[in-house]
Amino acid sequence: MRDFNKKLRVLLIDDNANHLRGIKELITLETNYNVVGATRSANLGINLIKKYHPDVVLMDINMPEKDGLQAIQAINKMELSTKVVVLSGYDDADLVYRAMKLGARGYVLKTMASVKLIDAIEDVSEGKIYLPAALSTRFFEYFQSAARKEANKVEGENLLNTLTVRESEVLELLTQGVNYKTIAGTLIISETTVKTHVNNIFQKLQVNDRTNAVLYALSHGFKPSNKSAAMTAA
Amino acid sequence: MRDFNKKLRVLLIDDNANHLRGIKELITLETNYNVVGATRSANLGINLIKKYHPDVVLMDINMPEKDGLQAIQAINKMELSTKVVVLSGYDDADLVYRAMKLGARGYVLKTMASVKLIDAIEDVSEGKIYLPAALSTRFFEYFQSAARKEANKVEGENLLNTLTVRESEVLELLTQGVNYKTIAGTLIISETTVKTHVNNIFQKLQVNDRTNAVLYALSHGFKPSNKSAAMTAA
DNA sequence: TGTTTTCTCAATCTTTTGATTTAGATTAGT
DNA sequence: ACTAATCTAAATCAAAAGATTGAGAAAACA
Repeated sequence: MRDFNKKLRVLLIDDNANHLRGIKELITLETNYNVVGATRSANLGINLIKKYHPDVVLMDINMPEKDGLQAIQAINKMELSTKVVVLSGYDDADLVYRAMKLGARGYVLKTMASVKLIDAIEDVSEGKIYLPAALSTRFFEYFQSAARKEANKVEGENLLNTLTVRESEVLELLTQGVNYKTIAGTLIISETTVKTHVNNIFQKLQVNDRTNAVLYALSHGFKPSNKSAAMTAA
Repeated sequence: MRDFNKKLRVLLIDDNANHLRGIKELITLETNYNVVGATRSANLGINLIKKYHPDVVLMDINMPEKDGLQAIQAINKMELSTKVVVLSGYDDADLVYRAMKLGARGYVLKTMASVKLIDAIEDVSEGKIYLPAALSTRFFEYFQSAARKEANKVEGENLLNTLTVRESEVLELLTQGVNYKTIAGTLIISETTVKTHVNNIFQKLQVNDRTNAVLYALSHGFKPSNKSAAMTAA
C-alpha cells in the first residue's frame, strides 16, 4: 500500500492565507510529509497538481462558492492517484454528500483536532476513506433519504404492471424512440398489429401519445423484464 | 439520545439456527441488552418487529437470496425508529451499497470480532451509522464510480448547449409531453412558430421526432435553465 | 370443454407531426 | 452602423401517429 521509505507528497489549497500557513506548519512538523505546494487559488492548485502529482491534496471548501466542489471533480477527472481530503468549516449534509459524490476521499472539519487531519491523510494515502462518525451519519442520512425518494417514485400502483408481455416489448421499443415500422420489423409482426398494441398501451397507461407513454415508463422504473427480442434493435 | 436506564431491545434474524443461537448468547451476555425475539425467517421477523418495535434488528444477509435486502426495505417502510444492522459473510461492494441504500444503519462482517457487533449496536442505537473502514471504503468506491458514470453521461459535447433560450423553453415543454397547440398556448406564440422551433431543435439534437428529442434531453441532464414561463403548464 | 386473455391483422379516418421555404421584426455583438 | 443571431409567422405537403371497429387464431385458465 504505502511506502514508508518515501515521504508523502502533500499539496494545500486554502483561500485563507493565515489558515494556509497554519496547516503548512502543522504538516511539516510531521517528519514523513513533504508539502510540495500551497496556494490560495483552486485553479492554481489544479495546475500544481498537474505538475507535481501529489499523493494527497488538502482542499479547503467554503460554503458559498462552489469552486471547491468543481475543483474536486476536476482533480478526479485527471485520473491521477491523487487523493483529495476536504477541509471545511461546514458539516452541512448536502455539502458532505456532494463532496464525496464528486470523488473526495476524506472530509475533516476545521473544528476537529489537528491530529484528525493527520489521521485523514494517513488513511486516504492508504486507499481508505476517511469520514468521521458524525459526518458519516450525516452523509448516510442524506444518501438514504435520496434513495428513498427515488423508491417512492417507482412505488404507487404501477400501471406498468397491467401490461401484457407483448405490450411490454412494444413499450420497450417505444422508449428507444423507434417508429411503427421499426417496431413491426423488430417484432416481426405487421404495423397494424403494433398500432393495436400501442393503443392498448395508451389505454392502460392513461396517456394519448407515445411521448407520454415513454415519460410514464421512464418515471415509473420501467424495466424490459423479458428476454426481449428487442435486443437487436439499434 | 440513549436512555441507559432501559435495556436495548434487540431482535435477531438469521436463517442459520446455530448461528442464531450463538449470537443470542453473545447478546444476552451484555447486561443491558434484551433479546425480544429471534427467528430464522425474514417474513416472520417483520411480523415480530411490527409487534415488538425493537430498537435494533440484527439481520443476517446471505448473498444469493435477496430476501434480506427486501426485508430491510420493508422494515424501513414501517417508519418505526427500529435500526437495522446487517450481519453478513460477504463484503461485496454491491451488497454493502445496496444494503445501505435500502436503509441499513450498520454493517458487520461475520468474520469480525464479536465486540464489533456490540459496537455496531451501540452506535446505531445512538443514531450513528456503523460501517467499518474496509466496508466504508468499498461503499464509497462503488458510490463514486456510480456517480462518475452519471456525470460522464452528462458530459461529452452536449448538444443541448447549442439551443437558444427559446428553444430550451420549447424543449422543456416537449419533455412534459405536450403537443404543439399547448406549447403555443403556453408560450403565447403561434403554432407554426412552435413548429419552427421544434424543427430547429431536431436539427441541433440530430433527431427526427419529439420522442427522441425528449430522450436525448433526459439522458443528457437537460435542466430547464430559465425562469420558465412553462411553470404554469399542467 | 368452455371461457377469457392475448396476440394477431385489416380497413378507414382524423389528427398530429415533421419538412421546407420564405420572410419580417427584434436583439445582440463587433 | 453593419452583421449575425434569434424570434416570430405563414403556407404547403408528406408522413407518421392515433382512434375505432371488427375479427380470427392460439394460449391460458377454470
